[in-house]
Amino acid sequence: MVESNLALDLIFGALADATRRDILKRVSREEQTISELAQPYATSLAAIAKHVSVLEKAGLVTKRRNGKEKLVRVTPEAIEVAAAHLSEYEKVWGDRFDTLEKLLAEK
Amino acid sequence: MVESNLALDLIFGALADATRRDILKRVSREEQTISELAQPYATSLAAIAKHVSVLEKAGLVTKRRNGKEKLVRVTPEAIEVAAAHLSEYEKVWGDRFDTLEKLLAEK
DNA sequence: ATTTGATTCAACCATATGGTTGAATGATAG
DNA sequence: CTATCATTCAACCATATGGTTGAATCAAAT
Repeated sequence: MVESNLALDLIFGALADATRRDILKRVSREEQTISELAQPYATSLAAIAKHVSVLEKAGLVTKRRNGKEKLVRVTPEAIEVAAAHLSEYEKVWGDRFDTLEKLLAEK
Repeated sequence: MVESNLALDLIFGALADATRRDILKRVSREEQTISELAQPYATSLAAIAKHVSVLEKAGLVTKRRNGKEKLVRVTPEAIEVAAAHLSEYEKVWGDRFDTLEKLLAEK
């Protein structure tokens, strides 16, 4: 019996798309409107709004109204849930953080 | 311009399914054959073999032949790539590990 | 060499996903 | 109140995904 854990389905599903990861990276730096977010991409505004909606349903971002626009910002908690989950698949705990540090140092 | 990063598409895409996460958890404990992996689920062997194949293409597991069967095992490196990537979305570094520890303690 | 067991492949089906366009809604500015 | 800007909704299309079954492959055992 597999416990579905819809939350993780949605979180990882949302992260499985490059455009959405890009949006997430951008809103993790600062709040952005939907229109601002849509700017750099060669797709319709509606398509980007859908991507934001997917991120929102996964709990990775939240939206708040500001006048006629809506500001999108990251929700670090949801990302931490995903990060914590990944640790379940790793046998050696010490190694994990070593490698993580190494990978981050490379950037 | 969004750099596609196929590797992450595949990794997060693979993790977006509860059955695959379950398989990954099981092989992270010890190597398992495809048939062993298929046992607990109410689906066909072929369906599970496909899931394993998705995990394999994402680099999350590897297969090695052992006589007439194939043993599946986890590839911690790929999981670390995903974990490292998640950190990019988090502004507050200190918080991250605090919350991670807290979440793990709860299990 | 044949049979048996384990895995893979191929064809197919239903639903999900990511994209489009055009119309509808919300909120501010004239 | 109406025009305008920002976002959302609805209908639609093409392709991807997860599942099925039956045939094909690969490796051991008889």
